Amino acid sequence: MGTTQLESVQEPKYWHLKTVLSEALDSDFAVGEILPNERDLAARFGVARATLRQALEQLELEGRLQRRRGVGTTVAPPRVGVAVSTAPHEWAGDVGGEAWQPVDSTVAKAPAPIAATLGTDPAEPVHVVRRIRETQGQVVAAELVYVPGSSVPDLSAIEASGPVRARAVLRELHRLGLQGQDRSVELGSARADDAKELDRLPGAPVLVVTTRYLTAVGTAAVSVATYRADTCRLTFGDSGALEISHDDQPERQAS
Amino acid sequence: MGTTQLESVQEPKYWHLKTVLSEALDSDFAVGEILPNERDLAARFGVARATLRQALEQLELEGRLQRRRGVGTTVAPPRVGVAVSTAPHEWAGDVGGEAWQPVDSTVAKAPAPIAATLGTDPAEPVHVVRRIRETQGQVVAAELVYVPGSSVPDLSAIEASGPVRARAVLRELHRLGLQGQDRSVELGSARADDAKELDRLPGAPVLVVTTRYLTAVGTAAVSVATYRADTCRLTFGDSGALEISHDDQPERQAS
DNA sequence: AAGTGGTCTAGACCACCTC
DNA sequence: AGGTGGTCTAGACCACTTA
Repeated sequence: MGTTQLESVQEPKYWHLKTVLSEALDSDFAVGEILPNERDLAARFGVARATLRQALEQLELEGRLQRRRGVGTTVAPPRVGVAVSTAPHEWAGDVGGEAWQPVDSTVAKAPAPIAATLGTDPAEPVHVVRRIRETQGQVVAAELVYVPGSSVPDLSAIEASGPVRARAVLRELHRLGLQGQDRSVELGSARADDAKELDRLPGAPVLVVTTRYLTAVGTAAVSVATYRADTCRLTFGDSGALEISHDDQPERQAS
Repeated sequence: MGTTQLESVQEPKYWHLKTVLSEALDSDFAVGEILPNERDLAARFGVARATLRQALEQLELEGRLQRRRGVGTTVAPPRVGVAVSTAPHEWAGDVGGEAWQPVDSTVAKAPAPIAATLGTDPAEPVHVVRRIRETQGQVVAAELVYVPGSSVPDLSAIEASGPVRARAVLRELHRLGLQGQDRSVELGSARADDAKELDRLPGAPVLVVTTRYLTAVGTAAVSVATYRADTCRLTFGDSGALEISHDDQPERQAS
């Protein structure tokens, strides 16, 4: 009974560190400012570098910090809201600076689960269009669009390659008259190719947006877009973007 | 020169490990099966435990594994698709097993960014309803709904507490006749209270869904829902859920 | 009590960037 | 060349679960 809980349950060091750093970021640092290096910071807080790094990783995951090898750790700007349109996609790209830029197009076998969604034979090649999305000069997403040949029959004649071919595929797809979309969002880690495009290391956390494009007949195409989870906030819905910044909501207060 | 690139650019050990483990999971393990413990696995692959853990963390992040302290590491089932309705919310909860369950309701000051979105004075208390969402017997999300007193004026008389009070607040809100919603999705880490509700450790990766509920007049309420990122795939859109499983799409093939 | 994953340490070396 | 973050090691101890 007389037992006095000094610190209820002691939280892990890295967790406490994260909190301290987070508050320091709010009060003592400006966006873009560089932090002391990891060895100095660890020494200053009296912890091993690995522990300090655990705290930094969390903060980076939450979009508060940006770390670049060989350069340093800087305070990240608030996440950019990226609209994931509910309305039919802008296939042509380039609308108000929120552009999708076709990179190239190949013909290859779709991964099994995607072939299943398309309803095509997994062994049958489909068009694979690669494009990237830029917002405010930053690449925020890389996407692969899988289009079965049956959706774009008029494409056999086309001999172009690269962005030109990519545009052609998307244009044909657009002409089908898409009727709706199914979409899902989940957490993933960047594959090597996407990571390169996004200027991140492989395995970096990404938001994977899978979209199914529907016509009256069925699924016309499937796209898999990977957004940088550290810098992006995906926005949906009727009107403009939300303006709520990162996790500065406090712990819930007791009643 | 005679220099032969043995392995082009050597990928990190943990990355390679992850790939190997991932393939082993596909071929040699069934969902729910328990893996050897970390010390054994590390020894088997000839790496330090920390390195092995780095690979396991990635796989857990991708929803392939589930780890529980004191218990072990098991093969996770495919992520469950959780519908994030585009249609007006089911405030009453309990619809086809996809229920939101009110937990309790308090009156407290909203965090600054939320007060800003609500357009209320940050110093003025608002109703805070806490509820959780279950899917297939699993808690998949914890949510706080912030409702300004001005949105639910008839609530002053209510004396109830706990779930009863929570239900009352939501019922009043529902009666307003909501006109639409703005929604955003971003990556976050679970606060201590949410982590407890979600049966995860603090800091676990979560998908934060922020919703703004609109009436003709303006913003009637704001909710912040945190979904388990390891087990959930958020689905949006016109019809049913997508059926694409986790990251088994291979590296992009060269043209 | 035994076994599991979670935290932490104090080093070492590497890959990358900038000067 | 020197500084940064990224990877890796070989330990130790702790918190939690189960039997």
